[in-house]
Amino acid sequence: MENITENARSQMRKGVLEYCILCLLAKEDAYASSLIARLKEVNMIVVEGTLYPLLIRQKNQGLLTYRWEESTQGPPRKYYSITDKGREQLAQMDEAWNDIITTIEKIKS
Amino acid sequence: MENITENARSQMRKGVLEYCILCLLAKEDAYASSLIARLKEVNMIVVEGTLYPLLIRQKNQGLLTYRWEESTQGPPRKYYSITDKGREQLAQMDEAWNDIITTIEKIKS
DNA sequence: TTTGGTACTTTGTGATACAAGGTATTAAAA
DNA sequence: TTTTAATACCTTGTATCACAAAGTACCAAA
Repeated sequence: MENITENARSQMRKGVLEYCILCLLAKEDAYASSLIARLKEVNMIVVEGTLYPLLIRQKNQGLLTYRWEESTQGPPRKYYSITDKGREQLAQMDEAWNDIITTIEKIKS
Repeated sequence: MENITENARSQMRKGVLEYCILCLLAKEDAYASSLIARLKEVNMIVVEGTLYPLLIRQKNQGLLTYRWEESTQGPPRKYYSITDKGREQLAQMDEAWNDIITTIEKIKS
């Protein structure tokens, strides 16, 4: 019941966020905090409480795996890697994303 | 727990759908069934149970108004129009949408 | 008066972003 | 030794939303 625009932005992020994670992990392994930092850089604001359950979901779906790695500064980090199944899913999401962009273009034309 | 891609597509539509409705109504007034037909044309599959509550929400937010119009075939139709406030919201959603596209492009590059 | 088409509405469910809080590890400061 | 600060991971409760599946109402033709 507050800023409806902010809510709209939040809703638009829904689903796209999952796509972003797969995109990022397709390029290199990463741990949660570094993913958050990367997403902040590109103005995709995400909080921990959103990202951690998302990573767990994707891992449970077999899209990701992880390994623990020591850090020189602070506690160990959980590095996530994309799996073959994750890359397949990413390819399908690429298609879905392009479809949506096309749809919006059609609607606006 | 079935087709995760279909679920992902559905999640991607979330929020974007609200945007689509404003885009369509910015061009011309329409009633629910015609909006559904239009969205099906552009492969944005939407069912009644999704669209009707959405229209009611947007009307309650002051983004839309409606009027009843007789039909030559069948029951009267509820024609929706976008309001000034709706056009403001649409402008902000244009911006949000372009931001997200830019974000994905950055992430994929 | 029944049937079929059109149109609008409601209810229940599952999925998900977010806010707010918590736990655990490490190293440096008090 | 104890405290503090930084880093990193995790959980719980809430609100929102798309969807499936139902229902209600109007109208015209058979």
